[in-house]
Amino acid sequence: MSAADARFSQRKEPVQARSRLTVKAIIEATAQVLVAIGYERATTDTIAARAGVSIGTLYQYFPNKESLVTALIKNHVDEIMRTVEAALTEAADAPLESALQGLIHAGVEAHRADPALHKVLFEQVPRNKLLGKHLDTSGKLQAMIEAFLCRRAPGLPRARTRVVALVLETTVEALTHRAVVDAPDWLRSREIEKEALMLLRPYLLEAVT
Amino acid sequence: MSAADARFSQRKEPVQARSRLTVKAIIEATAQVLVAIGYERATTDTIAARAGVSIGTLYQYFPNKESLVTALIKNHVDEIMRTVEAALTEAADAPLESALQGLIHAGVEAHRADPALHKVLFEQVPRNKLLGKHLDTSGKLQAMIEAFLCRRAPGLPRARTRVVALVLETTVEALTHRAVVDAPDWLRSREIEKEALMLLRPYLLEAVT
Amino acid sequence: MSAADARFSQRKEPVQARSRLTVKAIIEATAQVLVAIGYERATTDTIAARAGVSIGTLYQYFPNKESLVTALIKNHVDEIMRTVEAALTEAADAPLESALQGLIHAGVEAHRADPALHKVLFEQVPRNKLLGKHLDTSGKLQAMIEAFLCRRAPGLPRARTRVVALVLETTVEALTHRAVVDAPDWLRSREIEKEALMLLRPYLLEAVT
Amino acid sequence: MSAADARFSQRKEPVQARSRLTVKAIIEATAQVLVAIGYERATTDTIAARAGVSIGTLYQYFPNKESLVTALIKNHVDEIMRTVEAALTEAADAPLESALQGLIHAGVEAHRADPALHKVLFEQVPRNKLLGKHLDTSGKLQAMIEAFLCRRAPGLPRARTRVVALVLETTVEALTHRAVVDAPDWLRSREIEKEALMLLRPYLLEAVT
DNA sequence: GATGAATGAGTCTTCATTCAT
DNA sequence: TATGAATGAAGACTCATTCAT
Repeated sequence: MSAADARFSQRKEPVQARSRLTVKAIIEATAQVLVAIGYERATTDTIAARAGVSIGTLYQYFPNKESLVTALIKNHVDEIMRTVEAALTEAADAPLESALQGLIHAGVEAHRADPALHKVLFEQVPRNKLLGKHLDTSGKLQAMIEAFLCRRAPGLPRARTRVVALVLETTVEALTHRAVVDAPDWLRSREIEKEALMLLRPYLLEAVT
Repeated sequence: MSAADARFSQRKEPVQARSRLTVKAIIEATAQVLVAIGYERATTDTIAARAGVSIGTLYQYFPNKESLVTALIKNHVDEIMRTVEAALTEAADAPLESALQGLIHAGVEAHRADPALHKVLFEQVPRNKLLGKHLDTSGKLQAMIEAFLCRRAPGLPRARTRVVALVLETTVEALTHRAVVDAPDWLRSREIEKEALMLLRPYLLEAVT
Repeated sequence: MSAADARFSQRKEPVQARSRLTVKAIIEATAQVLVAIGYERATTDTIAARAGVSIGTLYQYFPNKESLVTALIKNHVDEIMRTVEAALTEAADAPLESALQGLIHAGVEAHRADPALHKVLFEQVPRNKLLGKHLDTSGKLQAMIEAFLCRRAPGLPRARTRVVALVLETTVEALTHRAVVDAPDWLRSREIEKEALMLLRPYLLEAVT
Repeated sequence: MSAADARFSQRKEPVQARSRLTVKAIIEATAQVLVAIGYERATTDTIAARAGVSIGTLYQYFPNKESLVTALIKNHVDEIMRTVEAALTEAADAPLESALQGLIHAGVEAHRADPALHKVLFEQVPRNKLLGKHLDTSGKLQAMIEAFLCRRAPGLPRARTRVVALVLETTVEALTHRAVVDAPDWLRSREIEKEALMLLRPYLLEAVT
């Protein structure tokens, strides 16, 4: 871990069980406070209080406010990644169409976990500095999809593959995000998956031809 | 304008030519400062200094920091609206396919105006309170597209029309936005328009059948 | 007029009729604004607006905010003085008891003119600096009463005279002021005058014996 | 304590001994600064500096400037109340005349404690909003005297009792206050008590008959 | 390790006053 | 003279962070 990164990661690795619980409580409290009152109004004091620890204890494990959010984002993003990765792995040898279906399903699932947190994280956390970097699911997801396509459509020029991956990732993410924010019912009912498939299947099939 | 709204609009209508210039300079400075150092680090002092006026002058026309950003957003959003609206009007009687082409083109054009500002506005301005409302281009654009589809595909059930409009709006916006942020060249070259058409044409044609 | 005093008096004597009207309007507006929103929240802008003149014009006649209040106080205090003085003059040769009655009546009358203004002037205007001096009705009234007593009870030692004058002035002022603030009905009905007479007559008669 | 009142009371109960000292120091500093430079010119920065703490510490215990003065006033008013209450309790069964003497003495004593603070508190603190309410000794004292009279002169109609109590309270308060401001020697020598008795004894005796 | 008291740089905002037109 | 745009010193208050106990 580089010195620069140290500013945004945890201050010390908690080795004892109690410490690990404390850290977990603080991250959980961060999530709750963010969801409850938004990023701007969230203060380290509020978070410490919510976690049931003193402000001093909070700073024993996290060097600054940003690191709290970073940790939260990491958890959230990692989970999304795992979900999508699992879907792509499973679809490794399936027909392209059902692979797409799996990808869409994974995207939707990823958002159904904690929509409120997702919303606040992606809408209110400022994308400057490192926070933005950590939030960049898109880039990583795109890369995963690109790799998948490389294997499944080896004939496609690399530049095309990249564009198709970008389109897939962007579209799935946008539709699910929009559903989270503006049409939660649509998300819950999974109608959204049908619609996304209707949109992306023809595109994908034509693209890989 | 209601009393509540007064908190977010201008404080005093500039009547003399001099003051109208001042207001313009302040809004312009707000844009520059936001782009240069981001929403969070932008202070009213910085903005005033950048505009070449005293802090007192700034507050003579804008009741608080938020109102500055609101004014900026209004300008930006209005321009996007005008662009899209013009495209839809022009395509009123054109074949559906070229209407779609027009819509995509308008969406791309809207983002080409001031990509840096667009980025900071949509990524860093917190979506809580009124600021979010003003930023809500999506809702308005979706409504415009929905109205257009109603006329062009009267047979479609209303619920379907709404969904299709949502998908069109979300997709065009997402692709362009993504291009602004991650692939400016793609945006400049207009390759993006071809790709979007490739994605949306089959979907739209099937949907309206 | 000394240089120091110049800071708190009017900037220039208005010689033309129009100017005199303007000055009057400004003082009147000061009174209205003070009564309406209190001393602390009253701003020179508000006062100018209320007077229907620009802030620049206001400063053409009054060098600063304090001078506005000073002028207002002067008017108010002068009127009180005139009222009391008239009462004492009229009672110059009357029996002591009816002189007291006249004094009390004058005191009450003085407060009945504009109770709201009186209240705000005496409760909210800070008594530091010169403003306090101008508000000092007590001292002047006490002196007037003392002079009156000197003539009517020449045998009384001067020190006693002074104390009696102080008690008279203080008591009448306090009762009327209290009535203005806490018991306006009592003031309007003039019951207060009877009560004050009941309190002060025995005292005065015994004192001058 | 209601949420609304929270704005004017302390923010956080000091639990450690250290912080209790801090709070005391801040209140004491408030008194000193008010006496030294007056209410209007007193700033929270000045007060914090005077107390030897940082501005942040001040705001940890007091939510705003007003609450500082409120705390001060509460202390001061409570002490006055206690003094007068003790006097009335002690005089519960004494002859009316010595009860009056006790009341006057208590009134004078109450002002001898910290005349300078009393002066600034009652002359410079604006009587609007809650500050006024807290300053309202008169109402409470009047009620105490009224209750006392009810017991000692049960035959008196209630309306008369109220008026007599008002007159007693107003007069004692006015004379002592006047002494504090304009004639400190008179206050110190206690001559004032004799004079007040001379004024109020005949009135009280006649009133309760 | 935990606590919470203390810190103070940094922001927003007001308003009396000046000055160009 | 009148106007109102412009000024900027000053003040209230916040909150991330440190440190003594």
